[in-house]
Amino acid sequence: MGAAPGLLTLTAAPAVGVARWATLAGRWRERIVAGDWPSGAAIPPETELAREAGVALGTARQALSALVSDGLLERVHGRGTFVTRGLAQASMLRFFRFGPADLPDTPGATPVPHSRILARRPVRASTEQARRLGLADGARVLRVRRMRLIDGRPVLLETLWLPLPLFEPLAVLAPTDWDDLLYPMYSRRCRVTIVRAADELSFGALDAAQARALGLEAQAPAVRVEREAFDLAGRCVELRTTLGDARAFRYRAEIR
Amino acid sequence: MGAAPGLLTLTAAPAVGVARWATLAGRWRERIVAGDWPSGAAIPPETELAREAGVALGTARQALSALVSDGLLERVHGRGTFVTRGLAQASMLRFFRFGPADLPDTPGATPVPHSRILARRPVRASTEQARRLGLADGARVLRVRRMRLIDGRPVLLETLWLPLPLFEPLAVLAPTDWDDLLYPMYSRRCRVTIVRAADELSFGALDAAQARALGLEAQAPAVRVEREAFDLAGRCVELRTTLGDARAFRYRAEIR
DNA sequence: AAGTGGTCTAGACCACTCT
DNA sequence: GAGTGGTCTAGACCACTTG
Repeated sequence: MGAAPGLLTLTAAPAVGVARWATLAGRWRERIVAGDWPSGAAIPPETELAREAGVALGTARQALSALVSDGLLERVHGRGTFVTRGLAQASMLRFFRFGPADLPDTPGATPVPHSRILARRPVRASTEQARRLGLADGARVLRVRRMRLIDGRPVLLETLWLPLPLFEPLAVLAPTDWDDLLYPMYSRRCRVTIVRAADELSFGALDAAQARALGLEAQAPAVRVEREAFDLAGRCVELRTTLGDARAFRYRAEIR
Repeated sequence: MGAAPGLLTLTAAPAVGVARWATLAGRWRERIVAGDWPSGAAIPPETELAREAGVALGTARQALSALVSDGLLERVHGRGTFVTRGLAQASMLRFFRFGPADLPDTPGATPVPHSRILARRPVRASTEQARRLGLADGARVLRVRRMRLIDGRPVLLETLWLPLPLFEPLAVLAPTDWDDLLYPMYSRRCRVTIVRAADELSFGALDAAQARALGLEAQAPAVRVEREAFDLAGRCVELRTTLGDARAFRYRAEIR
């Protein structure tokens, strides 16, 4: 049923009820996920893609647009279409304003805080963590604790959980060799591209040790950020919990 | 220079350096803002718009798409294209989870909290407020204080400032006649459509009176939400400050 | 000048909604 | 079945970037 309508089914998709551009987008998404089109590189020009796929230019463009709005591709007028290098500035400083009472949002002006790795070792994922990472119960993950500092002053405490076959290179990396920005480091050392993240914010209080580490009084009010970060394939590949002084918390949310 | 290239300049736009679809989008935006195409109503079909404007169908569709992503229009396959009725669910409950330890996000399931107007009277806008509302210094605004309750329990305290010629109908409305949802009420009583809002979140502590009103201990930790809301024309027409128990605070932010 | 993405045309046909 | 938006075609030309 739904047999080949013509001579060749090599080019366009036979899928029923699915727009041709959606089928194309899916096919090209696979090539990106597989690394066939590597991160940061240009993909073939629109005209060539359209010709290869046997569709009109407009149809190919619609497929590309879908991948752009999914954050997998970036178009640059006159230069080409590129596979995303992933998030660079998903900084937790989106949620906090440290330093001398900042002026209104000036991203880019804010310096990247220094990172100090406190501990990192393989552990068993909890049931909940395994579920969120899409792993088997009790799977091995790398647990990382780090502190983030601005001008030498501790401002954030973080704990991360990273699936372990995937992030093996980091399990053996000396704490002093870790970069301040993790996502570009994931990309370089583990071939993991972070495309999307979801942050869940809540309020709590610091315990004695946490407060001491951040130079605050015990029971100081704190904001907790629980992050899930996703790769090109849409898999959750990082869990992270960040703690910071609630009095430095400031965040702008747009509706619509 | 750059004079009319043909016989008639009645239809397409002569603007240089601006895409034709952008010009059309601007023209149609004006009709929406002016109320020429009223809120909630269907606009003429694409084919008619394209014919009127003297452009190809694809060009008209691109202009409409721009207005859709700006939140001014909504398309419904098979039915038509409609001017937005504005935000209905910009509820502050996006930021708080009250009641019996809610399950993961189930919007729509959360009930609309009841609204009790505590006070409303015309005042002079502060310099800062006037600036943000785009008004002259010391302009008249309606200041409204209200409490929001869930199952009769006070959970949020709000203060609003509304520009006064515009919101005059509310200045004389009996406190008991106010609706629980403000934005549909703005639309009905003042012909103001709220399309977009920006919320600035920060952390603080409740003073004695505020804590008493919310049934919390003095100095209880609080989250403060400072909102600016915008109408179809992109003008800021509402300032609002909301206070709630920080321990009920929970918010999910997506990156990219 | 060559190569890329962006805009635009003038059609055709399909999918959905309502009466 | 009539009317709407959604998809698709096969071209053309424009705007931007780079050698």
